[in-house]
Amino acid sequence: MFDFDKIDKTIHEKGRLGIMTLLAVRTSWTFQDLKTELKMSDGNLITHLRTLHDAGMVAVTREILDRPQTSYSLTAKGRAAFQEYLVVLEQIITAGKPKP
Amino acid sequence: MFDFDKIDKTIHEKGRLGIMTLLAVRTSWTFQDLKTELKMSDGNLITHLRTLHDAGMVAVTREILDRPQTSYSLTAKGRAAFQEYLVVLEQIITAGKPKP
DNA sequence: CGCTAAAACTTTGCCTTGCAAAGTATATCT
DNA sequence: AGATATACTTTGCAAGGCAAAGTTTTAGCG
Repeated sequence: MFDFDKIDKTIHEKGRLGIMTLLAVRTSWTFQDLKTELKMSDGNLITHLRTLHDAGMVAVTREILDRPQTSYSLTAKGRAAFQEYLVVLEQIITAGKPKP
Repeated sequence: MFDFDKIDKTIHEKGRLGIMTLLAVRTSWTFQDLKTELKMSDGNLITHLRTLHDAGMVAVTREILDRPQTSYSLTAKGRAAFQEYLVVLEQIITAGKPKP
């Protein structure tokens, strides 16, 4: 009936879901902006980012401007995986909404 | 920008999300049906059900028919919590969908 | 050059959680 | 009584999240 198996655990975890959603909205985010938006500790955020990076979903861009500054964005794979994930969410919403 | 804090951890976990979704679709499910549908082990399923029950989201009905048979359904609180959860999912979908 | 400060990590350690496998209890049918 | 199915409980392990503190890298300033 539902493809719960399709739910990617890498994406589904609360913290990383936040990251993925933000990266889907805006193509590039700095570490600082993500941190502010998601209210995560440095260690927590970087760990999630690395998990996503290791999974091939997030690209890292190291730049040195005013200050050292690292940016993060979705890879093609990451974007595709997220879209897949959204499909399941849509199934859930369709199922969960009260019917008339 | 997003209410990620609103994501109820009790519901968000993969296994329990499955249970909640099924209970939202059909008002009552037996242990066996849930087990079959979600392909979970007894121990795993019962633990999640108890977690949801302890959180006041799921009601348990013990009946003895042909065989002993326990059924599960959403409480009002559970239904409300699930609807709240769906709100966040909708935000995520709206955000995540590719724009034209 | 040397100090300070900020960014971006890494490391540590704790604690929760999920999960499967095996065992127990209750009830039915023969 | 014995077999079988349901509905649990217990055990034990392994993975993962998280914060706090420490480390490295880079820039700005005197």
